[in-house]
Amino acid sequence: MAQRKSRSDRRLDLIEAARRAIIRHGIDGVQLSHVAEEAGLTSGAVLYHYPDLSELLMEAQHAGMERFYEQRLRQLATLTDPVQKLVVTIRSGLPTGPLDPDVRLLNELGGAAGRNRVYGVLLTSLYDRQVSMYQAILDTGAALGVFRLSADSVTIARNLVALEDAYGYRITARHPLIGPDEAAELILSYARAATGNDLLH
Amino acid sequence: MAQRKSRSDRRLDLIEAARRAIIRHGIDGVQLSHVAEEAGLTSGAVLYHYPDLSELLMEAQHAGMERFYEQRLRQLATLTDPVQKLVVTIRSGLPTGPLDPDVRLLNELGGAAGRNRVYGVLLTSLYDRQVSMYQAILDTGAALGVFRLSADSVTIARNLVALEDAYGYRITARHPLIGPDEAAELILSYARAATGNDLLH
DNA sequence: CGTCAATTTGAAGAGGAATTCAAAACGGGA
DNA sequence: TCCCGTTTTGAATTCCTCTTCAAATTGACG
Repeated sequence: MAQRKSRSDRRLDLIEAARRAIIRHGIDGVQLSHVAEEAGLTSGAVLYHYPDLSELLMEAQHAGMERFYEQRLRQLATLTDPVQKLVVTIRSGLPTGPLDPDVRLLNELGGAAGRNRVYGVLLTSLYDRQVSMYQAILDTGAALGVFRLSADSVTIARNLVALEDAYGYRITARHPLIGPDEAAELILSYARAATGNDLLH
Repeated sequence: MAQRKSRSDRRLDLIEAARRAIIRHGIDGVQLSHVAEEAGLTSGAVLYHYPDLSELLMEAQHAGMERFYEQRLRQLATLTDPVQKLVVTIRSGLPTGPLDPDVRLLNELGGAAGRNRVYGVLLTSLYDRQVSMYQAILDTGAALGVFRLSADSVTIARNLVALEDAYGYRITARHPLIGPDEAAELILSYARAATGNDLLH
């Protein structure tokens, strides 16, 4: 029998297992047995903790999003120079490669968000928070005279997040010419034009 | 009994039915009965024409992509002024609203492209063709002296398509502040900076 | 060490979806 | 009009997943 665990520990395990299962089978393709297998349990045990699979999937998506966002914030917190902040943040929004689990998970939401209101709200809130994050960087950079913004900071921030999102999709789809480095360079090209800063790093 | 049709007619019907079913249930959630219902047939009839559902789904995705792309090219062909071309093309890459079926269908591929090589290739090829389309507009505009490009035309073109893609997701996810008009304006903001042209329309 | 509640298993059964196929329905062409 | 090959149906079967639940296992705690 699988190792026995406390309620809360097991729930965390299951959320992780669900994340992996979603990545493997798609948000609409996951089934109970997939999650159970990833967790090393039987379907019955999964059901014991989450009588409703869709609820577990939501929690998994939610947890994945939060983790992704908080990781970005954490990296940001280590820096003070707006130029460095901008460059590092652009990087941290891109997958490390086609298999990057965090981005793969988020990408699963794209289609579902059009069908499922809850997923739509989740994804929208992540987008908005990322926009705010960039906006803060841009505004402080402008205040310090390092950036000379070519438009509203909201506009630029929205576009930066949009570019990250889109290149995340391209990279996970294995575009033969666009990997993490190339995507970063493409986004930086925009960031340079938008901030009037060379963004040397 | 449902109206009898020739092999090729029925196959076209089924491709349309599959498109609708995918939009409704997700690429990993569609089942035979959904397609049959959309087509007004029984599951057996669907199976008679497509013994393998996944093949039908592929054809449906492929057809949807081609239709989307050709529609854009057709709109482009009616224009000569690079400025107009650019503005109209940006518009034609965005959904008309959260329910736009063409974009909804494409969005379904985002997640699946990470798991399924065929879908990855399909999506990548669409992206590349759209990039070429923009590149042609940018290059002719530059040759005519209308545009003063701030970077490689490839770079700008890639970013423009990326922005379209991303805002397509935002709109279908029902972002409360970003609809077709706002998205167009955001992309235009970049396009203006990248072309040095006001792009008045 | 023994008890007890919580956790996990595994088997049984209920529900659905895919698949198969014989029979029916249809329409184009003779 | 009738025939014949094609298309469609619908029922039977198989396969698979979810759900339920009694029994087994476990670890915490006295």
